[in-house]
Amino acid sequence: MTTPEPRPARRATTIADVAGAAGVSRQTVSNTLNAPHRVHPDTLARVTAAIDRLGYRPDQSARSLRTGERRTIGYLAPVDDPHDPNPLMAGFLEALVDAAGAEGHHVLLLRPAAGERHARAAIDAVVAARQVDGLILADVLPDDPRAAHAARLGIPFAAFGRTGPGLPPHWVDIDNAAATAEAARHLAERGHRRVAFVGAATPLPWLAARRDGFHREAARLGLTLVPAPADGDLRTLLRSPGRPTAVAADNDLAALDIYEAARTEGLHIGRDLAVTGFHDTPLARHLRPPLTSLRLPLRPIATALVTRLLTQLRGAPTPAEGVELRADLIVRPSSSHHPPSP
Amino acid sequence: MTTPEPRPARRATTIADVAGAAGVSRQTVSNTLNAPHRVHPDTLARVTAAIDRLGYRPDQSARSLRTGERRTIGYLAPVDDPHDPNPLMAGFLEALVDAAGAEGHHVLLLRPAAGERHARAAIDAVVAARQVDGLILADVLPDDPRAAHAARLGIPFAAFGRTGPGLPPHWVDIDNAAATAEAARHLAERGHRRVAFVGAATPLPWLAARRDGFHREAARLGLTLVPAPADGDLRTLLRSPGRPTAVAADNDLAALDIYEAARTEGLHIGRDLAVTGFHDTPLARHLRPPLTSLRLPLRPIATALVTRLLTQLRGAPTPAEGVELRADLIVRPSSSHHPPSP
DNA sequence: ATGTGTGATTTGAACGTTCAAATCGCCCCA
DNA sequence: TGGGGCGATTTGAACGTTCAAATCACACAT
Repeated sequence: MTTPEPRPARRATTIADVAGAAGVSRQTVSNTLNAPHRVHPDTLARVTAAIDRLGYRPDQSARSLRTGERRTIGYLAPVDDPHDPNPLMAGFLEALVDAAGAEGHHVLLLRPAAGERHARAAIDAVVAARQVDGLILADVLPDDPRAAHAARLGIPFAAFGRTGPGLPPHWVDIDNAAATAEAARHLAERGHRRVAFVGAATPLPWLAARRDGFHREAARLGLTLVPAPADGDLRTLLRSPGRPTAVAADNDLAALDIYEAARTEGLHIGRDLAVTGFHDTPLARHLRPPLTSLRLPLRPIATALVTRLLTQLRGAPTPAEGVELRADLIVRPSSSHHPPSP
Repeated sequence: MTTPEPRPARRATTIADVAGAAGVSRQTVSNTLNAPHRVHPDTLARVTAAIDRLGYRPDQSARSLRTGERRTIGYLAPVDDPHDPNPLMAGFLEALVDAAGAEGHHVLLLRPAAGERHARAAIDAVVAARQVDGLILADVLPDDPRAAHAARLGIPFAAFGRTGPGLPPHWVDIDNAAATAEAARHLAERGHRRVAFVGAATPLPWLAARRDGFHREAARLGLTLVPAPADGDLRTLLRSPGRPTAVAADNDLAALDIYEAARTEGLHIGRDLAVTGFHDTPLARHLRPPLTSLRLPLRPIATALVTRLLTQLRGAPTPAEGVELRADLIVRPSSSHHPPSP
């Protein structure tokens, strides 16, 4: 059984239709849209009226073919570990689409072929088919193969995550070290003297920066840094005689792990133990007590990335350095009490 | 200060370049790609070699202009409540891009203009500019204005979430009621006799279906349904004399709320109280004990949506009904023990 | 009256591809 | 020997737009 389609999608209106309706030539319609200062005010009004009446929009394919501009930027998603997806991906994408849209650009989603980490094929395909003006890369490493490939091809890109010395500095990132340093300061202000930092034991630079930032600031403040157990068992950390009164985590799920371990040990979060997270996911608000966490400024990041990319597209000189933004510490009850007196 | 661009992006190779290199005409190159059966095997080999050597890919803009095919589908994101984002958005998008890619299509992200729920302008713009062949809509309501608008314009679409009687049945969804019914059966099998269902008090059809499915199956199995307090206070639910020994939630974060309330009441999840969630987010694995949850088959959903859309694009007859898929119950320790004896 | 400058508008061409029709080469049969 | 038929290939046109150059209308100065 079949359903009839509402309409057979009649031929769309073209610039010629508008020109006919307004009694002018194609080019005048084109100018009305692209260079209004060149057309007489009266004509402008007449053509604009015709455009509105007919609902005309330039065919993007035709326009692209002629001008070379695609008005589309590709977003190359990182290859997520399905067990540990980037919790901010969705929010970042929304911000990115809005930021690009504000500049008249669309976002095309790209994915590396299955099992391929460097995504070379995906980049080649979309560049060769001339479907995007440039690329936005996320979760970029200093020597990221995607950035390297884009640079090699000479296609503009902007990276969320800083690029290393061998690559163009077209990056935007938050200052991860400063973020966790702020968490350390916050805990010190609340009176904590013995603190710990827990998180994934990976060499991912942004995670390493979070750890370093916390460690450095804690040392600067004269806090005692309790090392996290190598085996990742949080209960032994919380059980030790000189246990920390505050623990910072490199993401919200890791903070949840701390909550769980603390409960097992009979410690009351907020009263016996302060905790901070990272990312400020919805989880942070649902935990009891609600979790202090570091919120990433996703919209400013997206805007900065788009700006950086468009600068290249317009051939303007690009800054010699990347852009670094601050994360915001959202203080909630998990860390707002003072530590138990020893 | 400026950084030099690696390469000035030299002119890309066109079909004429390949034709020249292979000593044939444009059209033969085109046929090699689009209708290989029409070209002589020897020629085919020669042209293919030239294509590979020069790294030729047809310019998608030129091709679209000529054929009308964009090979791109638009994804119209739902307007998320920033406080309660769809936890599966990122995973679904990945699956969608892969499914579309397998059919030679790209995914273009669209967003309604700020403050606009029906997204009419966004659809109009992208359709008028002929940038997409069709639309994928997510979180679709029975009378969804986006689907209605797409149908009115006659542009193909496929909806994640079922459409109502007034709209074409181009939808794919999971059987929400069957999913929670399975959870109810699972709990009954474990020996639970008094159960409850908690979740958002919204009229969203998929949430209502989850509640109904659970309630109906519980009734059918002769279980006692403990009503959730109207004020949403889970502690009163767990404190009542005839308290449930098992609680199902309509999403994982709501399940977390149950964990929190249970701990406040001194109940041990898994031993004193069984809990199930929905969505199988990473949270489910991090909770202690790990949370039983319903996992959505995102890749099959994405594939079904793409199939449904491409069917319309090809002008083939479309089924009179939507497609309904099953969610998988992932059993974890939060619900695998038997209830306390009364 | 004639040229000159200028703003507004039009004309022809081109972007790179594929469609439709035309041409070519060759075998086969009357 | 002259078509007819057929597979392989080429040619011309067209998709809808914008660029570059040409034309037009008109005011102004000489």
